[in-house]
Amino acid sequence: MREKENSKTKLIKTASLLFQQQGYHATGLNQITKESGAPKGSLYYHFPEGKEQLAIESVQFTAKFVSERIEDGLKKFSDPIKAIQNFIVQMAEQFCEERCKEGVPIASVALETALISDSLRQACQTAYGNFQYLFTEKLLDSGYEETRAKELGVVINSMIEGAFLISFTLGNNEPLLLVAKQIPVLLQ
Amino acid sequence: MREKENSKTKLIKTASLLFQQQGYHATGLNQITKESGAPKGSLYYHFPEGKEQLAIESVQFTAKFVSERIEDGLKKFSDPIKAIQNFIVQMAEQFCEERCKEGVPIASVALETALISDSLRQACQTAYGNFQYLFTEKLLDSGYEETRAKELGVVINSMIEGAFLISFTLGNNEPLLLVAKQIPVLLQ
DNA sequence: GTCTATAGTGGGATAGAC
DNA sequence: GTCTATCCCACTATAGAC
Repeated sequence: MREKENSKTKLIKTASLLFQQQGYHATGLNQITKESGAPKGSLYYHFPEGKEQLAIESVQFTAKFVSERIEDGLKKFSDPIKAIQNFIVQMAEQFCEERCKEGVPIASVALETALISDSLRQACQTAYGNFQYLFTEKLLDSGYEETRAKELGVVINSMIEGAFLISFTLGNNEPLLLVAKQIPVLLQ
Repeated sequence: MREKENSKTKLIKTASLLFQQQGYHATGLNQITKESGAPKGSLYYHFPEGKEQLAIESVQFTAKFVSERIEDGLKKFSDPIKAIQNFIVQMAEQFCEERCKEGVPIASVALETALISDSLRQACQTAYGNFQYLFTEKLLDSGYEETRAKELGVVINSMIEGAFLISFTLGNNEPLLLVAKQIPVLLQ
């Protein structure tokens, strides 16, 4: 049943990648329809509100994809320190292979649109909220006190996002690896 | 002598703010000349290579401004934990007043242009390098071992950038404050 | 559901007068 | 150093046929 991938899905997948690589304003609807292989005429049928709506659904798609990666990564070790550390190292390794040409999930869209589209800003806010919630849950399950688990969820998410931004700018995964290295200090 | 602010300086200052608020691609040269008050005809005289050159010099201007803030902030306490913590809290407080409408320094330009302009990417790389160098220097002066000081400089810079990004998206300085709160744990 | 054509706007950049 | 006019291009969005 995965065989039949409809135009809407193709548009969202392609847009997600292009928004990540190039940002929101640099990515045109022409490029999205062309690279997706979806029929040119179908965009405004599936997304009657145009580019903004497509971007919102793309952010949600990316957020779901990233959330699943976080969830799977954190399952690999019961110890939260090992689990989170391993997850970040895994991200860093993928970064060298693919991600350094794929940009940073959501970040560019968030920065470009936070002041001009509140609905798009909220989509990004929800995405970040989900990410930190997953880290917080892992810490709660491991017996961390609730307030501390919530605070650390925010901080871990911030560290990873920042390290992604710097790594992408440098074209080099060192910041991600160094953040991973400090996780035991932070979580002790 | 500060009285006579020439057109070039006005263009760079205005461009720096607009690139921060709106990003690189959303900011037009018309808007920059108009809001700067500089003569419309002067842009390509001062920046013969066009928008890219203006952006590079704007990134350098912003980087210098931010570096001075970091330097001044870190001087206020000899204890590096107090100094860095106080600096981040100060950033967080300014964020509520002004910065939440000013965007995140450099970040949007870095994300939007890293893959399409290597010279602009390098300007952002240099800026981030300067920031982390200032944190590393503070730690070295306080007796931290060299390797650890360098690693922590990268990590502190990443944390702050990430917290800025999330704070900006949320319209709320909580992530910055929580990062500040964890500094003693990280630096102990 | 899809397609084509096009309206309408704004972008970056250049030429040449002053 | 500055100004104006202009070129060409890309964009978003809409209308209307199929």
